[in-house]
Amino acid sequence: MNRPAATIKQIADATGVHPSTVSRALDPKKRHLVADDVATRIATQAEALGYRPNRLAANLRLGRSDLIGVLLPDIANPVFAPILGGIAEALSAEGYAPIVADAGNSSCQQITFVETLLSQRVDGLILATVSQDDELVGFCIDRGLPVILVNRSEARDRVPSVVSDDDMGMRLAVDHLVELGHRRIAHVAGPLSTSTGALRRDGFERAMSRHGLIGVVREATVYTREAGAEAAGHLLDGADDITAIAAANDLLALGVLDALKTRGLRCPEDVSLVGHNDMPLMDVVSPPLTTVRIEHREMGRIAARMLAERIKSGSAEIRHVVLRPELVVRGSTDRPQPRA
Amino acid sequence: MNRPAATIKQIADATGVHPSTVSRALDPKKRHLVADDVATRIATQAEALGYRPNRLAANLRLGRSDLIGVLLPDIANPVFAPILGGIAEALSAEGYAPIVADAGNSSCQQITFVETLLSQRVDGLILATVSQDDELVGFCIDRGLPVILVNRSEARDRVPSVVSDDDMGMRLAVDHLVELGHRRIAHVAGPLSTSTGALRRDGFERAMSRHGLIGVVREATVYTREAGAEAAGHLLDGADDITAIAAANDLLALGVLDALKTRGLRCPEDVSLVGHNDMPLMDVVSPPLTTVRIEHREMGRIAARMLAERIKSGSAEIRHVVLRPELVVRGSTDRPQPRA
DNA sequence: TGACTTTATGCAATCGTTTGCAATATAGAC
DNA sequence: GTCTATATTGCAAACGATTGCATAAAGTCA
Repeated sequence: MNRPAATIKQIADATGVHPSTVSRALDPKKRHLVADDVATRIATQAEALGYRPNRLAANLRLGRSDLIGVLLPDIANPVFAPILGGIAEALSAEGYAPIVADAGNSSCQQITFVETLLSQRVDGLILATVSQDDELVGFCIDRGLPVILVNRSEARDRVPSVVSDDDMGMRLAVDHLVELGHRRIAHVAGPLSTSTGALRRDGFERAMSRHGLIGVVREATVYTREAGAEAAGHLLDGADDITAIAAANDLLALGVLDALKTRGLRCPEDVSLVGHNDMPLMDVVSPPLTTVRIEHREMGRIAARMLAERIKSGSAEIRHVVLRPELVVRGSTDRPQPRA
Repeated sequence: MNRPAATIKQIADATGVHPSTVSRALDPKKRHLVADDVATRIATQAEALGYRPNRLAANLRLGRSDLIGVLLPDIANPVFAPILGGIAEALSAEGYAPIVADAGNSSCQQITFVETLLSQRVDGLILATVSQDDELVGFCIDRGLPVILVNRSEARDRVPSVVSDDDMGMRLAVDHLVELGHRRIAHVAGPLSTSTGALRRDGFERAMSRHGLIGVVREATVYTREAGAEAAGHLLDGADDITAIAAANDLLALGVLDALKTRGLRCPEDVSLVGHNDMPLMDVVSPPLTTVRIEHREMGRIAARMLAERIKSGSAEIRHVVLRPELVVRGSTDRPQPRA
């Protein structure tokens, strides 16, 4: 087949009317401007020719693209899959399509990606990449590009965001451990340059002090298993009376598990462990991970809808949506056992 | 700031030349057509105005979009994250941007998505969704849209594809089990409407008969843990002398694990288990899963590059790339133990 | 100096839609 | 039968870039 894609002009010629009439007849909102019989003739002709409007052309005229850029720091990190899923779902419902970019963590590389997206004339941007004080955000604001942050927020209040309540998440984790009887609790923090790293650390300390406890904290410089193992190693080697660890993230928690294993420590018998995110498959690891569940898919959906709304209304209101996390108790936490 | 995006015309006015000269000066390939001093004046002016070419406009003229549609059956399935990562990486290197659509498994819903992509005028399509005989493929061919299949292929030879060698994968799995001493081996097949389901089943049977063995096969109707558990349940309840199971996919294998657990059977002591894909985190489940590793990221990269090549050259050659899988032996397989 | 090539630039059409304005026709009012 | 309101439609200019063709200026050579 491979017909060369029908245009409005061809329909116009075939029906003997002017292109502008065709355009109006095919636009539901302008449909009433053209006579009924003409409109139906146009409609059937369009159908016959297999007409698909060329949005490139329309959008050039209208100054839009119906495209939204989605910047992820690391597509391979399992938490981003559900976020992206939610974004894709909600965007397509709003008539937008997501362009995804796996932009890494470096600000400069991210800006390169955004420049490409800018030349594609994306209508807006969803950032899952930001650090606490991110160059990229300013870059987008300068260019008047509607932006929304998802999963991570920034310290300054410049753009809307959809995140989880990190403080509450850590409180759930700590309260659970304390309730089980733990007192010597450590925290493997995420990179403190990210909001999740910093806010969860703060949340940990706040929750601990609420119980009159002081916890040890060790920062992992990236959200990876290896970094988690290394941080946990320092923690365990530095103080051997730690009975529980709360990690800032499941990937870090898996690293903690590795560190425990190499030291011959059992989880939860010797050390209890709580993760954060409840990313896919956390129920099948050994032991099944107790963790703080975040509705990532919903997070993506909300962010996409807010951005679409923002673009359509042109509003500049800076709204922050904070989702309530939930503790999921599985096998990696137990009461502290007297050591042999 | 929010300057309203500089255009070629503004640069032309500012430098006192014609827009066409600006266009030429800014295009590396046409750069030699304009005098050096003029070109540098234009370049600095463009820089000063923060000019970003409007690809919408250029592409309208050029009849392209630099956009590639990527259709996934299920973004939440962890195998697709690395594939998508590879695609995104390679596409951006080729100057394309991926539009991802989480299109589900229904052919009709997928076609709806493709129609949207078509109206965005995507230059090509990467399909990770196809079934053995897929309507969608014909649909795209009819419209002359360059297409490439990734991960799953179709029975007919209509379009290029990048897949893993499913036959070899199953041979690796079966040979490993036989070598350990297993004789009563069963297979939990994936949906036979997908190439991976059908070819891996065939591969299983071929590998078994090569050893003079006949295996039991049970099909799971979808690639999910639940379906895997159900299929394994039938297998285990039907014949209690099975000592090993090869699953068509890791998700199914996890389901098998569930089924074993509910029946009080241990893995690998009572039943050995081999998965397929080596998706993320398969080394931390309990027991760590022996599985057939597929380089998904590389698969995505190759597919993206092939599609880009195909679009640029306009060639219609139908090439099939088959990647060699690799067996990863972990803790879920062992020699068969005499049952108590 | 005249004929001829080379180099640098401008002109204008084009890609496919959308939309303000103008033009025509038809109906309704008196 | 004239006049105004209303309903349809056409016209043409956008949107921002690209490019074949024409043109003008400069350089080459005898």
